[in-house]
Amino acid sequence: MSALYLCHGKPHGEPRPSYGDVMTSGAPRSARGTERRAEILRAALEVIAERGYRGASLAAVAERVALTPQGLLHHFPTKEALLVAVLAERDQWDAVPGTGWRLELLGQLVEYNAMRPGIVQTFSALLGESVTEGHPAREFFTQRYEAVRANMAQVLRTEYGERLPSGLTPERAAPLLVAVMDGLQYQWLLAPDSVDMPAAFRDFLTLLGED
Amino acid sequence: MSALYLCHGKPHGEPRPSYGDVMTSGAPRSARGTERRAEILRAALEVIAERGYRGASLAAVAERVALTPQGLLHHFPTKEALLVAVLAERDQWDAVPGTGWRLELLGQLVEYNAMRPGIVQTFSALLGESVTEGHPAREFFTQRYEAVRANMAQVLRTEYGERLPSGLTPERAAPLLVAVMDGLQYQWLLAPDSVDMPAAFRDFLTLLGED
DNA sequence: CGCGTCACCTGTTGATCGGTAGGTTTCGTT
DNA sequence: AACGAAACCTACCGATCAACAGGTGACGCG
Repeated sequence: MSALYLCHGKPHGEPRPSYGDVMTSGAPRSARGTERRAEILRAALEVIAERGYRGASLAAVAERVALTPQGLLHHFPTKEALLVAVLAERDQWDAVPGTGWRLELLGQLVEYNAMRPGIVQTFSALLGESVTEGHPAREFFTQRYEAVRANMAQVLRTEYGERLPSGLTPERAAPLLVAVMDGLQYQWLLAPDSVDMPAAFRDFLTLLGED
Repeated sequence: MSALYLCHGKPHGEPRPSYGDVMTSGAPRSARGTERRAEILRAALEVIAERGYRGASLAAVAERVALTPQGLLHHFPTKEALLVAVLAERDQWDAVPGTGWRLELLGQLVEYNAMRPGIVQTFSALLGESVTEGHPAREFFTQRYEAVRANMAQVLRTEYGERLPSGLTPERAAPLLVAVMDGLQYQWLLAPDSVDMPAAFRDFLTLLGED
């Protein structure tokens, strides 16, 4: 999924079988190593936002943490492993809005995202790339969207019950909800001054709220 | 804009000041040359769909039309010129649904797109890339979205008049309409069997039609 | 028939890519 | 103090990248 579903570092309920289970390296890390790893991941997030995954070179990421590309490869054996680690980290942070979520929180989430263009840009760029052949993030996004749609349907159900405007079921409205969040991001990233992303999203929510 | 707004070769009303005005080359083309150019553009479209713009090498495009990379550069002086030409070609085809459009046509357009995953994938991949720094397609998409939002607002106005559900104005609903089209494309590309793009889009239209 | 232009080639260049091999330094532990 | 592992380096590799230079053959047009 895109940055939208990334939450404010909110703890997630239960341990999930996640993309992060693919360990990046057998190398045990210690003390400062773990710290360095985190720095690298943050740098990678930035570079991917600026150039995409394919356009992000190991050298560019390494430079940002004052390392040689080879020093970087000590922490992450391959470029793909680095991407996987970036995705896995977010996998822990976010919550793929769980069963307990309410729509109001989604609105706040969009507002939060509007203050963090970097993260939004990273995941929007990755989402776009992921539809190409053999992209390492494709499986990640596919699985994630499946989960997000299901959870969104659940959120809609607990919020509005079984019946929505136009006789829509929560399951049929969920893809629309997700699509609006993602689509608005692209418009907002391209023209932040022309598109009020949070306001537009709330417009959509009220549209769903009518009965 | 994304593939959604590409129409069935429908002629557009008036000549527009378009992205295509950036001529790709001063080289005059003749007879077979023009034909070859078209083949190259088609091949480029395919390769971009598969690998994105950054991932698409001149060699890959050239190979698909039985050419050397240098032979390709004879027709398009740089890689960026090739991309511009691809975008410009679509700029002619599509219609950025003009004032005369009706919502019903939009539904058919989505159905049409659902039968052409290649084109949808090309423009979805490009849209994703375009949010990164210095991407050659960024200006194209920015301008296009501005125009599409304006036209969509007009379409909504002629269809539903001034007042939509929840007191939305056409101008406020337009970004949502565009967002739904784009967002649904990504979900559909990632999981064609799980997401019925045309049906979902029609769901959204009926949502707007309620009063 | 001849000449010019277009189409396309070979050859090459310099940059950059991700990644390997193997060494050296730093540091925590005992 | 000694040892081992982790952190990080230099050196290097083959592949691939977009693009330049310069040449050749074919074809259209006068």
